[in-house]
Amino acid sequence: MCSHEQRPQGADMTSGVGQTSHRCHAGSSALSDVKAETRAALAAMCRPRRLGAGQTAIHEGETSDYVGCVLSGILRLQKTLADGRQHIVGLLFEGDMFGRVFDGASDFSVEAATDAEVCAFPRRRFEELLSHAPDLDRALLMNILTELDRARDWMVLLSNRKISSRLAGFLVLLCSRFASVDRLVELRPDGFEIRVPISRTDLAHLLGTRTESISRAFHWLEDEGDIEILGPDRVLVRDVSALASRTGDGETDAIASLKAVLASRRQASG
Amino acid sequence: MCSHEQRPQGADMTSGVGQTSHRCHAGSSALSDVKAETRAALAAMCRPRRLGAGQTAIHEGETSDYVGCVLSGILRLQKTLADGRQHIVGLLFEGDMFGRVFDGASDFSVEAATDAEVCAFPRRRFEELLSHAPDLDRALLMNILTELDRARDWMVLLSNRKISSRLAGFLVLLCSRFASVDRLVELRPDGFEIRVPISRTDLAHLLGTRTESISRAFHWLEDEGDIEILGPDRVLVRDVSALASRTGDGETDAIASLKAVLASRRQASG
DNA sequence: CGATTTCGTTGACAGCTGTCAATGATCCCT
DNA sequence: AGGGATCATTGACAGCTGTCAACGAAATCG
Repeated sequence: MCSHEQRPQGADMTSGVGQTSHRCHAGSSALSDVKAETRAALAAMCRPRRLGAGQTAIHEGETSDYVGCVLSGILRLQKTLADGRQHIVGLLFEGDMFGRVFDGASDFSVEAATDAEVCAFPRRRFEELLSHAPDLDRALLMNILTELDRARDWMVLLSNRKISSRLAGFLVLLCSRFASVDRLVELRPDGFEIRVPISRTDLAHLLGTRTESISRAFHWLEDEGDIEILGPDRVLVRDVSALASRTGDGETDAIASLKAVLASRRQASG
Repeated sequence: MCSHEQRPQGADMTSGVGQTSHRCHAGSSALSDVKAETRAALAAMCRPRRLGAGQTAIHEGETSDYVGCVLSGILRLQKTLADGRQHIVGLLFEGDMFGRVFDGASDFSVEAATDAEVCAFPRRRFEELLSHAPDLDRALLMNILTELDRARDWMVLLSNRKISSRLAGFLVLLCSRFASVDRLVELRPDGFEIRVPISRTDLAHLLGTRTESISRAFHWLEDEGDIEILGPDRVLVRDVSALASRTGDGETDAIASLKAVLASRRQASG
């Protein structure tokens, strides 16, 4: 029920709900820690929705009637300034939640950066469930704390003046998020290949610059030997450590664990 | 108990706790909505602490043993990069909370930007109380949501390339936070005076630049007629709207309500 | 009161980015 | 396959900031 995708004919509601529950909490979802009972309640109130690239899920300044969870694709959290400039303050990947509970309108709009599927929970019913399910309440709190940390890490990244440093940081972040999912990172003898899932324009709005500078930063990193540009959305990462060092934050624990994950995957695949 | 300040002789524990409770929730505190009963429990576990300017409350990467609430002064939330650069991701004012509940270490350190007093709640006992006091849990959730919004608004502010635009945004933000507190904003015939509560160095780290650029930005805004520099930490704001328009976000609701507050205060004082 | 240190300010110059303009590449639709 | 639209890239130039250096002001300490 949580997805508009075709299901085998004859699937009854129960199996439908089970599938929803599974999909809503796949991977590193914010809701993966809640009890089965709570998950069932969530699945029951879940309204599936498919968004085309560019479509708006929540309008800026509007009080949304639902809370959402990303099933597939990428959403962007953004603000349009009075002078027409746009700025993206965050990306939402599979398993991320969005929308606000209890209080009013969000100052940011949520739009699909790619074709996407989301799971929509009616806000009132979600809040009702929150009051009776401490595990969900706890999970939501942890989720928001994580978001807050990510936002602050992102600020530090944006404090880099050179655009190539910001781009390097973004690529490292992409690697960290994608490393554990097979289909998103392809190992190669001379590094590993990732997909840059958003357009140059979105990348520019995300990194606080323009597409021209994004282009220059990509090719500068290629000249330095850190990456190789395989296509507009395909990048071969040759040296993660080098990329990380360009952000000024050097070899962190996150980088170390990323390299460990990739090494173990490389070993597993021969 | 929550403050080291002198109390009238003979005050017993009860009045002490009452005072603590009062001080911890003064102004627009994050905890102002919790029940009296919960407030009493908080007051009972409160450990007062006084911090000198520059002193560290929570070290980067360290799991803190307590959750804190600012009583007076200003704390900065910051990160030191491997290359030595420092970046401030947020300021904590009176009534703001800091420290993490439930999960591990914070990647940011919390330091006193000015002399400050904080209220420290032992983390375990605070978490225990959270589980039994839904009102506190709710208040904390709302508080963190507010912090998340502030962080994202701050990101938008930092997307301004001109330092003078960022500084203008910061001054407007200061006005918004201080407007309702008499001692922090002094009305004058040609505008209103505010105190810039942190040094040029901190301002530079906060706005992602250097002290020289901060200085230039201040004097540029003065040349434009938006402000007048009365002293290193005293600024006369002549035209809030002009300042706001320089951030690219124009005349928002926040600006309108700020002007309304100042107008009513001006009327009240004659 | 004077010396020292810290802080804020100002100037000169190099480096990077924003802007404008033009070109090349790719995708989509017919 | 052709044509149009969108996207990515590259070049030239101006503007702003970072850096280095020097100066002035204010606070601190003896």
